[in-house]
Amino acid sequence: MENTSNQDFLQLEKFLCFSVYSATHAFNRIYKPLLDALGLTYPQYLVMVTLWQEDDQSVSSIGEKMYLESSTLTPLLKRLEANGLVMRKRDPKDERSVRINLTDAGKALREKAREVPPCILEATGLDIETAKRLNSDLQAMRDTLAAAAK
Amino acid sequence: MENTSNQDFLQLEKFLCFSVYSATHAFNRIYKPLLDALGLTYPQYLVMVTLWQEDDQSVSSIGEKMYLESSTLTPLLKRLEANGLVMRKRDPKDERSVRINLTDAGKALREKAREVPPCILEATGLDIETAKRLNSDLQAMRDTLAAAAK
DNA sequence: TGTAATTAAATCGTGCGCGATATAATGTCT
DNA sequence: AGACATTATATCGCGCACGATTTAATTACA
Repeated sequence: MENTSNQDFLQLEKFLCFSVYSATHAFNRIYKPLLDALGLTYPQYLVMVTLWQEDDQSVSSIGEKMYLESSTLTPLLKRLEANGLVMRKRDPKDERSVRINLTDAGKALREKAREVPPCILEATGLDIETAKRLNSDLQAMRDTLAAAAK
Repeated sequence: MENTSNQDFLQLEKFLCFSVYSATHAFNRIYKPLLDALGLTYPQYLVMVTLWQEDDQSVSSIGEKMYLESSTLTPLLKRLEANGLVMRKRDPKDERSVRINLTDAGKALREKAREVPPCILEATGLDIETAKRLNSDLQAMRDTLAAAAK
């Protein structure tokens, strides 16, 4: 019982941040084999999802939706371009901005990706209602944290 | 309404995995300034928490608790060693194994770290009950995912 | 006992993810 | 118009995180 003074806070399992952190990795491992078949990494897949939802976005628009910096997105988008899934082109209206557009291959990949979400939901073992509740609780917390970070 | 056929699945905000992914980053950003003061990164902090809870662990023991591979932990632990917080020593009973022990500085850091968890809880905007429920829901999901990944 | 299988870390290459900084284009203000 | 600030990407260095492989020690077992 040398750690009596720790019991109040020093337990990894009691850290909400750790549950989120380890759940992220668990998701990653589940996605890996499914996304390997599509030739995508997990963050690349999320970028593709935002583009399937709305094509022809700027780098910063994608960054806002995904909470990522250009220092993360620029190299990632160049890899997607190298793999023939997107095109990067300076906006003629504002040459500072880069527009990201899906190629035909990028659009086509969407059909293959349709099978992914149901597989994932099944792997979580959650019913749809619980998944929705967990999702909105996490979104609320994330937004509160983001606001606290200013 | 060109995307009618997508509405069923192609919305990033509806992806539970994305909420978890973005919440991880939000936590990271909140922790950053607090951990900078301790000279730790976020994963390093989590490793220190496991060591404060139980000293003298093997690399693989830490790996099991954190769901990390030796390829991640070995360099991380070497950085902690370089910063004078832990010692790495081959186990004389089994020379394959490396035992990780806290230095005096590593033990001392625990007192400074005591202020961190309350700051984080406050930043989440959650009351303790909600935080506990969210925590156990996430743990359950993570464990189900981990089992599905075999 | 000696060979094969297993185990524990370490190493390597790739891809995030970020803060700090750089570069170039646009906007502002006088 | 000219100087200055702002904005959008890009670049760089560092630290994860992982899969695949390697090395060394231990165990199994023929």
